[in-house]
Amino acid sequence: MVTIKKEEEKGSHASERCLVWFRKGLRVHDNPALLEASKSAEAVYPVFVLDPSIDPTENGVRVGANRAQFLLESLEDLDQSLQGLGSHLLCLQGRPEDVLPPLMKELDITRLSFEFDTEPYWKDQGEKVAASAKQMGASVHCPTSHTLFDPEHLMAKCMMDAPKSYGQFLKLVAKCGKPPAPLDAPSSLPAVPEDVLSRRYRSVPTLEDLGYERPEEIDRTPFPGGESEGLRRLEDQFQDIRRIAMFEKPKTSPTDFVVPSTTVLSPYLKHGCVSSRVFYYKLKDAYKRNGRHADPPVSLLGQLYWREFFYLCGYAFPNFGRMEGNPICRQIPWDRSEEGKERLRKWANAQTGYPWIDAAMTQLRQQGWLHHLARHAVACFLTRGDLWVSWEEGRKVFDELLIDADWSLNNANWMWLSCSSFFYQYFRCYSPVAFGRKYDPQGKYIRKFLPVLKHFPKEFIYEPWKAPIAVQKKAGCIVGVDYPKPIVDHAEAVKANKSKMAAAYAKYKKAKA
DNA sequence: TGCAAGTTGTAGAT
DNA sequence: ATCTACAACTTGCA
Repeated sequence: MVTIKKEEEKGSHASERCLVWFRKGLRVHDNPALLEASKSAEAVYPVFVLDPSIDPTENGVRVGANRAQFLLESLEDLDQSLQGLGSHLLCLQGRPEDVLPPLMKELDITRLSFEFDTEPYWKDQGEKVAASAKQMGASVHCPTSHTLFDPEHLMAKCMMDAPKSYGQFLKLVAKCGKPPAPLDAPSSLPAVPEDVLSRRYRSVPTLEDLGYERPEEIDRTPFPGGESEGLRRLEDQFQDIRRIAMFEKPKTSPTDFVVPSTTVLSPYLKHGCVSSRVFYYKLKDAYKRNGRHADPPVSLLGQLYWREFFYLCGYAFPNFGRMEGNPICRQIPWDRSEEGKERLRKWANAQTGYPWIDAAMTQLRQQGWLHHLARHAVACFLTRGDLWVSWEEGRKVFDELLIDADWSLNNANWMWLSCSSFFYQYFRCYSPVAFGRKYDPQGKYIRKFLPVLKHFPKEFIYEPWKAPIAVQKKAGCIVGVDYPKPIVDHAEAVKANKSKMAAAYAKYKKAKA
C-alpha cells in the first residue's frame, strides 16, 4: 500500500523530495544546499545528525562542554530560523552513515543536498552517505560553501603541487578572481508534514541530555553560538569601518580580555554560522569605503586567506592531522615518555608555574577562546620552547576546548608553532615571562585568570618564584604550596631544545645534500 | 649559487 | 621608540 502511494506521488509531482543535511554551514543565509532545495523541491527535510562524540574527528577526544554548548546553541538558532521560514530542523542522534540511509528510505527522498567538506573524516563520511543515497536512486547535490573557493578549483589552478607557503598561496588566489557572491536565505520552505514532524521532531538536546554537566558561570564561554549571534557580531565589528580596514593582527593584544582586540568571528566561521563569503564581501566594501586599508598577511582579508590556505593544505596533503606519514611535517623526536605525559598534563591543567602560560590555559578552559598570540605562546611552550611534547598532543587539547576548533587550522598552526612545517626559525622562542609582560606590565590578565596570584606586586607577577618569602606571604600565596614552582627552568630548557631542533633539522640537510 | 624575505622573539644598548 | 646581536632556519627568486 505504501508503495502504491509512492508511485502516485511520483506520478503527480515532477518536483523533488529533498533531504538537506547540515554539518558545518549552520546558517540559512548563503547556503546553496538549502537554497536549491527550497526552489526545486515539493518537500524539504532539514536534518542535523548529532554524533555522540560531537566531533569524532580522528583523535576521538570527547569535546569540552563549551564547544558542545556552542554547537547546541547554533542548532537551536538554526531550528528557530527554519521555523521562521515555515520548516523545522530534525535533529537526530547517532552516526550519520547509520542514521541517514533509513531516514532517506522512510521519507522517500529523491535528492540529498549537503555542503561539501574538505576534511578527511567528514569528506569520507559525506561520500558514504552520498553513496547510499545514490543506491536508492536519489540524486546528490554537494556544493562548496564553507570556504571562499572550491578547493578543487584552486588545485586546478596550481598546475603543480599545492602551495606550501602563504606567499605562494596569495599568488594562487590572485589567479582566481573573486569568490562566488553570497546567496540570500530562502524566502520560505515547505512545511515538514505533520506525521513526519510528530515522528521525528525533537527539540535540540541540552548539554545535560548529552551527559555534560552544565559549566559554572565562570567556566562558561562568553560567546554564544548561532547564526543570529554570528551575524550580530559581524555587524557590530563593522560599525567601526576604519578599525576593520586598518586591522593588523600583530598590533592586537593577547591580554585584552574585557573586550578582545580581535573580532572573535572564528567560532562563527568554523561552524558556518557566518559565511566566509559574506565576510569577504563586507571586507571589500569596508576597504573601499575607508579608502586606505591594511594588506595580507596581517590584514583581516589576510586572516581570511590564512584560513583558506590552511583549509587547502588540509585538503591537499595526506595525514595532515599527524606527524607520521605527513609529507610536509618534519619528523621530530618529541618526548613521548611518562614524564612527557606528566608535563603535558600540567600544561593542559594550567599547572606549569609560569603565570602567563597558566593564565592563558585557564582562559582557554573557561572561555573556549584565546587570542592568537596567546595560542602561540602556549604552543611554543609545550613543544619546541620548553616541554618538548609533540604538537599532536597540544592539538588534541585545543580540539577539546576551543569553540573555534577547526581541524585544518588547528593542525596547521600547531605545525607552525612547533617548527614542524611552514615556519622554521626555531631559534625564535617566546619567553613565558617577557612576552606577556610586553602587553600587560601590570599583570591584569594574570590577576583575572589566576586569582591565586592577584595580590602579587607587578614586579613579581610574571615570576612569582623570585619573590622574597615575605612578599609571597603578604600576597597570600606561597610558591610551591598555593601555586606551583616552574615546571622547567626556561633558560635551560630553551637552550637544550634549540640544540635538539638543530639535530632534528640536520637530518633534513643531510638528506637534501 | 647567492641573497632577500619570512604575519606577530628576546635582551640589551642607545 | 628604534637599533643590534643572538646564531642561523627555509623558501623563493634572480
